[in-house]
Amino acid sequence: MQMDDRKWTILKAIIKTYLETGEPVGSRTISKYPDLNLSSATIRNEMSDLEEMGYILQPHTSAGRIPSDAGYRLYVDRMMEEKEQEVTEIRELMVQRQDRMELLLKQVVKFLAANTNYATMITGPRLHHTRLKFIQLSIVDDSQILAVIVTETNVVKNRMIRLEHGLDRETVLKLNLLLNTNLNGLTIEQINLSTISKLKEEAGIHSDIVSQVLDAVAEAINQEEDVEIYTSGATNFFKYPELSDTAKASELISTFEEKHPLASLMLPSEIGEDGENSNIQVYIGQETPLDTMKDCSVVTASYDMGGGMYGRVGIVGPKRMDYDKVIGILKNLTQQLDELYKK
Amino acid sequence: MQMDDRKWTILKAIIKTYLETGEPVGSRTISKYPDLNLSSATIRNEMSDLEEMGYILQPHTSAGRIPSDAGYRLYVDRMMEEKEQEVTEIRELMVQRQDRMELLLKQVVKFLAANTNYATMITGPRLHHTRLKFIQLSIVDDSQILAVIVTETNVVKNRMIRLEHGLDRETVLKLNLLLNTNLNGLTIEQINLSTISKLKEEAGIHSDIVSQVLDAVAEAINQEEDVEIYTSGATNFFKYPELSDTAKASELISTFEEKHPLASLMLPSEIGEDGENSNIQVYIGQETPLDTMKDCSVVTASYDMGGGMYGRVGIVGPKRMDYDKVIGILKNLTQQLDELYKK
DNA sequence: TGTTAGCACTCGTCACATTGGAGTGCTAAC
DNA sequence: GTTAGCACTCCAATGTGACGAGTGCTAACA
Repeated sequence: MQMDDRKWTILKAIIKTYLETGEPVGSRTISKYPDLNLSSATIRNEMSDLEEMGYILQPHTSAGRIPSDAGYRLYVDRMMEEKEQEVTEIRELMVQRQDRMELLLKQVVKFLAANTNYATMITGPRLHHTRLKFIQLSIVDDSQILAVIVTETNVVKNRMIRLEHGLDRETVLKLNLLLNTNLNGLTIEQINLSTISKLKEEAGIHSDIVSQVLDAVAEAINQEEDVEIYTSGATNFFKYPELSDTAKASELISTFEEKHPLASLMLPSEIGEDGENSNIQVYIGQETPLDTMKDCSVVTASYDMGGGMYGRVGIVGPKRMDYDKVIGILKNLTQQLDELYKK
Repeated sequence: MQMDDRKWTILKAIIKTYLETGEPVGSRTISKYPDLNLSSATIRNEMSDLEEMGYILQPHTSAGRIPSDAGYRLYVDRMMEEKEQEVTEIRELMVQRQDRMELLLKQVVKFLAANTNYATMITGPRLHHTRLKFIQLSIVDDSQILAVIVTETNVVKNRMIRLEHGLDRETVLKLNLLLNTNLNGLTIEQINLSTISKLKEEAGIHSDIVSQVLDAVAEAINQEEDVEIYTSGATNFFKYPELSDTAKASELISTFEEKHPLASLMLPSEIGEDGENSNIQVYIGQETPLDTMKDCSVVTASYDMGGGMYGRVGIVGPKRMDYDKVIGILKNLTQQLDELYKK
């Protein structure tokens, strides 16, 4: 069977009306569609074909049709080819308080959730390939030293280091100098065991305590592996009857509360084959890696703020999601994020 | 009408069975209760009295009785008098990673949620009355200075300060000395406008830039007003049919997602009149300050880790909550928290 | 050959009546 | 004061039938 132009128009019409209403759509409804000028009977024949081809299906014998996963997939794929998204302005949002990454990300997901009526999520930026700007050790008290680490992108991390014996001011000063002359400008990955052991040699004196401190610093630098995930709008699931029965809603919202499982939806994007659009990833129904979301669709996009700070942002909603709008918004948002730190 | 001993036993029996089943309880059920040896007819008479007194009510004419808010209230009040809670061990939980407050709190709410099957929340400790341990300014680049502030309780805060003109090393060193000699040992409240303006005078030179820096530091110190709230187990609401219809569940879970509204449930405890127990606060049904929770009960308890770090932890569940157990666990938990930092 | 009108058929939904049982209140007897 | 018995109430579960939306098929039409 061939997918001709008329079938495609009908399929689009079915999907669009289903997106709006959430209810199976019948042949008569489609026959009223302006672009088409066919009787319901003809539509029925075409629908029958489309069903055979696997793009739509019937919940029960005498109901209308709803799109299948394959139908959505076709729709989304053609959509992304056709569309080159116009850029609307979301920037005002960004301007407030750039200084604290966490707040920014929370604002972003909240904004997204409010504007799409779906559940949203974002991963904090990974710090790979980020260079160190400086490190500062300070004496807190007899048994504790505070390490403050600042990256090129102004992300600040603290680490309290407990020691059995205190260190005197001089040693700390020396260590600061040592750390800064040797590590500044290096990326996180470049600071590994061998770098550290070289430092240890160079330090020489007090080698036991010093190496304790250095180990702690190295650990703090590399610790960033557990990426934070921020979410918002989990209760939006209730807006879609097909997801809001107790069992499903409970599972979905739990997943959003736990946050960790979401990581599997937000893996670093696959290698972009065709440049531009490849950073948008769409999972439809069964395609999603999370079992809880087999009745949902997931759209994610990656952002890259430069300086090695990159992450993913995404939304989760019913399969009858307004893909068009969602993809548009995500593209736009990531573009804004990309430019944010380049200024 | 007098509340005699038999009425009290019957009321307790009604509440307990209702807590378990969630369904109106009839006279026959109660008549089987081991402590009582009465026929269902007698129970009915007593129930009729209890209803007149306002402690129980009938959802409809031919249904069993359920406890009213007043009934729960009486139950809880007597409960808290009677009970002196035995201390079970939750401590292992605490031992892992004390160093990061945030992780600890997240663990605590998760633990609570898992053990009670209710939704749980905790406020991060306020920093009032906490003394400063030290402040460290560092030059990040031409236009930025990083302020690191450490409190007596080892809570660390960073603040990036942007300036139009850079500062030279010497000035920063002087400022560090100035800040540390004047502010160390003071509590957060003691550092107010007048303290700062005194500092500004003392600094003298460069007064415009210096005052910018000082203002930023003061702001960072006092900024702690927006207390973080951590939550867990919001989806536990689904476990109770009376809360899991779409509208109610959606509202409740939204409230838990937003977090801010919960603050009104976690206000600093009222002045303890009778010492020991007064830190437990129970809201039943309409009593709670949040409208969304008028079908719930809320139990909160305060913890005080010493050094001015205190906060509240609480749980939210259906009115038929296992008050006995919950109060026990909360008492125990807060006791553990109280002792945690005293070691 | 493609399109359309018509018709019988399917099946879920809604309104309504029916029934069973749990629970009550009241009364009379112990 | 306690209890057994009985009539009564009302919810919840179940069944029934009408309705309507939607289909597939067939036959007629352009």
